[in-house]
This record gives sequence, C-alpha cells and structure tokens, in this order.
Amino acid sequence: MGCKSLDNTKKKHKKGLWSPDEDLKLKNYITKHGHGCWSSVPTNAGLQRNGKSCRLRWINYLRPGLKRGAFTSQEEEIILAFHQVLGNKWSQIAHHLPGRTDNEIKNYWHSYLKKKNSRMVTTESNDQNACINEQKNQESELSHSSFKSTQQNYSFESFENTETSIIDTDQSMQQIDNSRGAQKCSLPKVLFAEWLSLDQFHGQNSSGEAADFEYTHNNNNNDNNNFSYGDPLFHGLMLNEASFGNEMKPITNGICVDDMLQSQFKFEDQLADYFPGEFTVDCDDFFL
DNA sequence: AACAAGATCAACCGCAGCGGT
DNA sequence: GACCGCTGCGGTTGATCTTGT
Repeated sequence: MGCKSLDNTKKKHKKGLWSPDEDLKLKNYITKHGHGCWSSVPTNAGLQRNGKSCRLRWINYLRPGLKRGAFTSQEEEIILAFHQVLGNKWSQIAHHLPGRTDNEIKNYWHSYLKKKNSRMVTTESNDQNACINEQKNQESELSHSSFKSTQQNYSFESFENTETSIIDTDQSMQQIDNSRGAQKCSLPKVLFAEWLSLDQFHGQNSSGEAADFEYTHNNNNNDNNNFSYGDPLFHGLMLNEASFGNEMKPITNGICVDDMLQSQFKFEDQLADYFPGEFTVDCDDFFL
C-alpha cells in the first residue's frame, strides 16, 4: 500500500514492557515525522520493536490527548450504554469517549463494568416495577429541565441487550403510557445501531399519536428501511440533531453520548413543541 | 511477615479487511 | 482473481499490584 516494508528483516524484535527511553524515541519520531507506514517506524526511530508494537504503544499510551486515571461515572454510563447496543465493539465505543482507548475501555469492562452490569440486570429483573416508577419520576423532572446530566436520567434496563430491549422497551413504555394517560412516554430508549446511516427522517403530526411519525433511512445498500414512531426500533434510534426549518435542535430520545450533547432530551416533548409540521433530521456521521 | 487469591492493565497474538501488484 | 503486505480490531495472556488471611 505504497509503503515498502522495512519490518520484514530477520532481526529479533524486542517484546514486553516499554522502557522510558523507547517511549521517548517513538514519541520524538512520530511527533517529528508522523507515523506514516508503521512497519518503517521502528527502523526509522531506532527501535528494536515491530511496527505493530509501536503502533499499539503510540495509540494506547503515547498519543497526545489521552486521559489517564479513573473513569468518571458519566464515562461509565456511556460505556454501558454503547456496549448494550454495539457489543464488544471497543474501538467504536472509544470513539465516543475522547481520550480513552479501546484497550482501556475493554480492560475496564472486563475488570469492573461487566460485573456491575450483570448485577444491575439481576436487580432489575427482581424489581422491574420499581424501575418503572423511578422512570416516571425522572420523566417528570425532565419535563422541566431539558439539559440535565446523563447520570440518573436514564435506566440501564434499556440497555440490557438489543433483542430484549426492543421487547422490554415496548412493554415498559406501554405500561407508562397507560399510567400517564394522555401523556406520552419519553423514556430514554437507546437502541440505535451503528449500521444506520441517518439520512432522512420525515414525520407528520396530527393528534400526537405515536404511530403518526415515520422514520426513513438509507443504508449503504440503498434499500430503505422504515420505522413508525410506535415501533420500538424507532424509539431506539439515536438522533443527533433535527432541523426544524432552518433551526437545528437536538431531539435525541435518550442520552446523547456525543461529546457536546451529554444531556438527555425528551424526544416527544420536544416534538410537541415544534409540531405541527413536517420535520427532517440531519445526522452526520454520528457513528463514525 | 509471608503467602495466596483476585484484580488490574500493558502488551501480544491471530484474524479480517483492504488496497496494491 | 490470487497473492501479498499493512492496518486495525478483539480476544487473550501474563506480569504486576492489591487485598485478605
């Protein structure tokens, strides 16, 4: 790929932990020249390592902008949320946590979050009704405040796993809908999938009924998929921004895991604010 | 203090995908 | 189309650290 291999020599590559001197060499080289072709880095930087090892060291440890130290509760929640949707796609999860590496997230998951998550699932299954009541309270709070910390503003039950979430989401939403009467459910239900390319979104308000909205997206195969608003899958869509006329508004139905949108918004309430009328959503590369 | 068990984390390994030849 | 090399990813390993007895 336009890069002559300098890494295929017979010389033995050093393994194991990196010394401060090696770190310095690698850092200096990449800072000056960029990494270019990784296989040529060790030779050019004067290291007895292979390109792969250099790459890993740079990405996981030397790269500027890396956060060190403990994960915050917010980061933790983001990981749990994304893991629920994406599974073990550590690199994709890492894209939504600036300064964190996939390796770091993976380690954190296996050493801590995995256990925590399973505990929560157990607890939830024992006390689902309590959760629903809790959500009702949270929703009530949210209706008075659009921008709140993600912490405690959603429940992890939405993220247990994709299949069950779809079912549970629908059921719990139905329960809450019933309990709220005319009020519509706006619980955070994040089930978005990375394969979605959010190109179009059309909706029309009439009586405020859920099924009045329809979402359309085009994937890479140019075949359209449609979701009605009442469709649990639709509830799972993580939407970045919506344009109402010329005005851009965040309308995500769940937590916004994006850097700039670490808040939770009530999707339906906002729709109610901006409706009636047709609206479109323009989400740019949210999952990249 | 000594040891064992568990937790943490950096690094390695193998594989898949991609692009060049 | 087959082969090759490079990159990136996820799973796994093993050294080190921490905690409990």
